[in-house]
Amino acid sequence: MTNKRVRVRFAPSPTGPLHIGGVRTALFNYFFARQNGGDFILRIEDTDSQRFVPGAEEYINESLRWCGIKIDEGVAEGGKHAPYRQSERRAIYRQYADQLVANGYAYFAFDSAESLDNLRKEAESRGDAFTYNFKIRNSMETSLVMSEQEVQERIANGDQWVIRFKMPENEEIHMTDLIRGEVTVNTSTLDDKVLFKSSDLLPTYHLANVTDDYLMEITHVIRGEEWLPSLPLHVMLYRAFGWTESMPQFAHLPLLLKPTGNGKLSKRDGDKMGFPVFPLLWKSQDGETSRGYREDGYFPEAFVNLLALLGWNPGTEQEIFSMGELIETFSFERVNKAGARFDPEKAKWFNHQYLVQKSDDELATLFIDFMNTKGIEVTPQKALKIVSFMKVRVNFIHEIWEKAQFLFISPELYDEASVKKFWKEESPEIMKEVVCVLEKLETFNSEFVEKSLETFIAEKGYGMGKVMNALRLGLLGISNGPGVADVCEVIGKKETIARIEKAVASL
RNA sequence: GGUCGGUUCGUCUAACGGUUAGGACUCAAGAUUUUCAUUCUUGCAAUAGGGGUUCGAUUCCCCUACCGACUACCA
Repeated sequence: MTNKRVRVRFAPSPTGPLHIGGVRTALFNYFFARQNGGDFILRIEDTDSQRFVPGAEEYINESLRWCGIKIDEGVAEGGKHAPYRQSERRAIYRQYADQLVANGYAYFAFDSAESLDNLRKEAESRGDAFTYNFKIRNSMETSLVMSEQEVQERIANGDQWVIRFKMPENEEIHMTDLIRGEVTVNTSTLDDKVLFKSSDLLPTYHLANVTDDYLMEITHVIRGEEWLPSLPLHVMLYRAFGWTESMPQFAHLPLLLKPTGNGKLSKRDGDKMGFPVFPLLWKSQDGETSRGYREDGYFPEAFVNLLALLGWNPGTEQEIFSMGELIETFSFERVNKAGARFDPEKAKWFNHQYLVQKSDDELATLFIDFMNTKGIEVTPQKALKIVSFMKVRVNFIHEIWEKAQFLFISPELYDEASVKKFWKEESPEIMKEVVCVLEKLETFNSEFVEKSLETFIAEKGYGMGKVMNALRLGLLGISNGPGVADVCEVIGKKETIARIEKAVASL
């Protein structure tokens, strides 16, 4: 191993909202960087001028911030290798592309998009795949078969050109992946990839990626498995540039798969199956919105935790990890090779774990904030009481409201099945007695209410269920929910009695 | 089609030649409980198939099947 300072980069393209697979890649990069006291760099790969989406870069930044990822170098943070946006580095790439041509590792190609398209279709109709490689490159319109003068003339004429990598024939490339081990590919199966295009004077991903990783002194490239097929090209580029000594180590992460069915997790799955695939809410320009984990009520710690355990595990039975613990425990050896199906149910469970762990004070504050967005005022004491008995039965703060609306709204209707089951002939009389008992209480909290009701039931010889179930029905209109005494405390003495009387009158 | 990668309960995964194949999510049952929930207990449920190697394969090798990625002047 080298003793170089560890430097990793997360390099998304701003073509839309970052999806959770991307967030996980960023996370793994971050764990590794922090574990080794290294740097985490955010580089924006916007070399595709066609697919640029306004707002996407801000979205990426905001997402990483929400997750608790601190960027050491990036567009906003700056750094010694600025700029960190590839579109602002175009001057750099051209010289490296030219260097490759000068050294015979690449060449100019003037083929038109149409002619390539035709060749592709032709090959297809024969049942073949069209590969731009050693077999055909000499029959194409390239600098390989033209004089230097002709090449310069065509360029000067404004002919469109690209620079292609001259992939050698029949060479075994041996590569090491931190997760997959040794991978070998024969160069004859590869093609002459475009490295630079005259249309926008920008490099393609491969050239930009390799030169920037080199210039930014990246030591570890941690990215999604979809990049594994282009690893040989990247290795060849490092060789062609003479940078093998400083070539980074590679780790290709397994993909995130759909919860059910085939294929990798995609944008559409979220809406279709009712869970977010993006960290934050996203509004596209045509007005479509995609939900986000943040807006759905996930805690960032829970979100980070659940993503970390997709494709990685500590080898112990621990499942709940703080960011600090993840940084400490993460290792490539324990990253899985196979893709991981995303399970929305388990995601909720993670959030529940964090919710239950939080103090009632913290939850009360969050609940008050949430209720304020609904335009409902809740006192701190009331909020504290509510979260204390509701937290074990919900996964999200907003669920407390959804499941406990009756604490704020007096029931208008009484659930029919419950009435049939619990509201007996003698119930009205018993309820009137309960009102008498409760009216005498000076301190109206759940403890006293419970105690006095128990005493009352014992003295009268009524069954616990008989009284309590009818009482709950009267108070809430339904037969399930939190403890009767808790409900009484939250809605208060006056409201409790009013609700009982209303039930007696209307049932 | 080609290249590369992968394959343990429905899902996330543990077991890096010897275990009754373990845990978690989900689901089901029971106990506790004034309901619901919590909690506790229990249960359901897996090594893709076939060949090797070996005293012994989830684990190593090969083949098949299946899954995935890539196969753009996109990343």
